[in-house]
Amino acid sequence: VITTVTVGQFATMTHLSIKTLRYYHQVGLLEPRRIDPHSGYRHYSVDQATDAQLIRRLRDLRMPIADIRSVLLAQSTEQRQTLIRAHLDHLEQELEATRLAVLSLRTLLDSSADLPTPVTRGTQPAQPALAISTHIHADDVLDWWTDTLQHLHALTVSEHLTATGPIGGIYDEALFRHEAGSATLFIPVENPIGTTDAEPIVVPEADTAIIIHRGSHRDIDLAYSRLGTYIAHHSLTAGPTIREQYLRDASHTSDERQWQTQICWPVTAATP
Amino acid sequence: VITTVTVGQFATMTHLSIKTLRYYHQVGLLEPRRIDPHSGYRHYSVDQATDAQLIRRLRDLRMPIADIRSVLLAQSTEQRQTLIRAHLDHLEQELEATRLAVLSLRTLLDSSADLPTPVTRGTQPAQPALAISTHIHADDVLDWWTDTLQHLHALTVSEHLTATGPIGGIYDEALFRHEAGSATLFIPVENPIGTTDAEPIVVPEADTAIIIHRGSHRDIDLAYSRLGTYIAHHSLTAGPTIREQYLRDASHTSDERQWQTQICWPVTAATP
DNA sequence: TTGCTCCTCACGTCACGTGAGGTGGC
DNA sequence: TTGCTCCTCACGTCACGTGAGGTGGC
Repeated sequence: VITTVTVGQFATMTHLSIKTLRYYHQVGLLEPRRIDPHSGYRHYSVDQATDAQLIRRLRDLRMPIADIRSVLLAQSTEQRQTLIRAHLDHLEQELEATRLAVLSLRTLLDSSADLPTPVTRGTQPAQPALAISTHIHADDVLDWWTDTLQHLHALTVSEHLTATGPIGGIYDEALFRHEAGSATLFIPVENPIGTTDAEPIVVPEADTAIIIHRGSHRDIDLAYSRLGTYIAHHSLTAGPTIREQYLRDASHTSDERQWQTQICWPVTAATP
Repeated sequence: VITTVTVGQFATMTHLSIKTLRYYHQVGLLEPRRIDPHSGYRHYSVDQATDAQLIRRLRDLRMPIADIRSVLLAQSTEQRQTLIRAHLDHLEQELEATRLAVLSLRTLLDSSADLPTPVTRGTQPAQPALAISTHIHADDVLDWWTDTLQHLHALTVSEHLTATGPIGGIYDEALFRHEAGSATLFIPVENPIGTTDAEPIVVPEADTAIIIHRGSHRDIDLAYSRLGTYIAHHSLTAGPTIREQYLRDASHTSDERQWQTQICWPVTAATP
């Protein structure tokens, strides 16, 4: 015979509320051992307390229900450990993101004293280049950018490329407006030859408004705002893709504050 | 004349999506400077980019919309700084809670090798005591407990009380079942005299099942589970309030692993 | 028998994202 | 005129909490 207890008793034992236990039953995370077919009463086996204890701790660590389900269903201790470790790594990344967000807030609050960066105008000539493109969600763009930039720098060395300028990027406005869109990173070269992951393109000529952003890419909205303000003040019409050029990046220095990014927003004079 | 831009342009400038901007308008966090009465089109002043920048950074730090509204409406820089600092403190506390949750998970995963703590039976005699009571939410109980326990220890000294036993607690089962209920902490003394915040009570006699929990209060569900299991195995009926006695607590050692808490769950033999 | 426990809906929360279906502006 | 931008609903998400209204069990 299995020893079972009522929801109330099980709630007191596990410090999970009755409402929470009902929810875990509903989503199939922790199902009572037996349900009285007449009254609908839930009966939990006392052995289920160990599952409840693990669930409570993983929820305290904000692990999603679906992931906890995987942990409970894990076949081996190693598999279980792997899933848990993956979540702990995820927490570390969250923590690092928070640390950087605090820095970004500080930067903003301190920047009021800074001289505003000037905006200029210029025509970017057409450029042949070797490019890596993707359709991506805005949340993932920073990670993709970091990885791909490094990859392109490595490619320059391994393929003996002679770059005719700094590595650049092309971003669809939809990326900012709708949180998803296409992104491209490219090395300008004389005669691009496609590789497994990079393809030859020609970056078209464009008349642009230009600004240089100094610092982390997390703060790049500051420069975008200034550029947009310039464009609005001069009654220009902004184009649907934006270019960036990485004048100083991770390949030059690990101190993000010294990074320099040139942002070029294509514009056309508005019809009067 | 104010220079305004469309939502799309403003989204690209601030890196906030159009959907997000519409939501911020709806909840009154960031209202467009002008709305075309005919088309309903939103027009943002370029100056509003600074508010958008602050909002984006505070949201990255998970500050609730309502709190961000307060920051934006702050009258002075000092007031604004105070609100922001309060949130950063809150983040620190969250971080500490996460750190402790990781420890608690480790404790659980390592505890499988431990000898299970034995459960005993005993009658607790009636005790006069000086008590502090409150109706509280389960989420706040750990903080309240820490503060009040310290307060009672201080009271013992300042009022020259001769305690007839360790400080104890009485908890309504509703606290665990429904996430809210009454909690009491008490010092057993011969002739309790009420103070501003403490009142005399008599802890009633009770027949109880008893376990000693060693370690942090975060892990006390482990002991509760064992007690509940014992009660179920012996077909006992559990009472609606649970007592705890703090045999070793923060006043003895700051190393939580050395804390000892005796948990007494009132029981009556079930009618056959 | 009383009152306590337990049950099932339905709805609310928070900060948006996802369509559907339709209109304005160049 | 076309197609692109913008609009407003209505609904979904996630992990529960909050009642309302009703029944089972000792």
